[in-house]
Amino acid sequence: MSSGLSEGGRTEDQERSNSKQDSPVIERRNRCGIISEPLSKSLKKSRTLSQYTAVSSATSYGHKDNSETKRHSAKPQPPPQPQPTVSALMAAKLDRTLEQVLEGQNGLLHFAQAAALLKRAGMEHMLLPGGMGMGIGGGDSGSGGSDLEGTSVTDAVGGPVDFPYGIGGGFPFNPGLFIMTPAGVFLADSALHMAGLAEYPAQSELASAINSGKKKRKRCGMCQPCRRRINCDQCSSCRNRKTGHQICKFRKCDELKKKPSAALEVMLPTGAAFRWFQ
DNA sequence: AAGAACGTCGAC
DNA sequence: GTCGACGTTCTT
Repeated sequence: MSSGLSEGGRTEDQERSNSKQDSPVIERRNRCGIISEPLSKSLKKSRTLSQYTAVSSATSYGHKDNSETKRHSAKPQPPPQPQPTVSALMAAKLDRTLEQVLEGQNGLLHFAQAAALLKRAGMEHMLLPGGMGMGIGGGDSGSGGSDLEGTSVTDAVGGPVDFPYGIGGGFPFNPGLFIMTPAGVFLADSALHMAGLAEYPAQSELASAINSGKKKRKRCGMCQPCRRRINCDQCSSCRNRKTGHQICKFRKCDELKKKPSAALEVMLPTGAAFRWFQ
């Protein structure tokens, strides 16, 4: 829940302020403003990485993970009856609609259609007010804003440059819900879960298309790890930075942790490559 | 399977 | 050219 997130954020903040008080450790920043600082307490006591991401998805996306339910209940709860919620019903409709779309588009979900479908699924929370605003991060900032480490959403996402959707040319959706690949723009599986499309069969077919692109994927910039701006300096990635060439484990993008197969392609109408980060 | 090391790409 | 970071391969 949000309490978990705020707790994590508060712990970090407290940790930082404590460290400033207790020791004259000069905070090290790289040229991107990433702080390389030990997070001893938060690392020892804080959530595990999986917990971290679970809380992240639950709060940032309004999506409640099953694992969280498990954590909260010592006894095995009765199997989670899938409530026929409005969103579930919408997802069912959406599935049919999407199928029709995909049939006509050779398996590729046109971005504009994906946008329309997501809207129709009642997923306004995926929209960013003003086209490119503080939608997700703003709602989050009250409880988990401290985790932002001073990063604004626009900061993380970049400008609404060459994308034709949204007010003022801004991109109206949370960029973290999409994956950019050389093969096109893909709908991240987090978005698919939200839309009830996670098991959509076209994914497997699209996997090859994604994998055919050898270009590096980029961090989504929206997930909790992406928004973190502090290197823990304690994980193996931090310790072995010189040889490992890996980002801090706590800053590793959730989407990049997943295999690049769980996504549904959304082609831009122009066919041009759209980049979140300019 | 997980972690470490290396090669390489991309931004600056 | 340097540095951060992703992808792949190797090691444990």
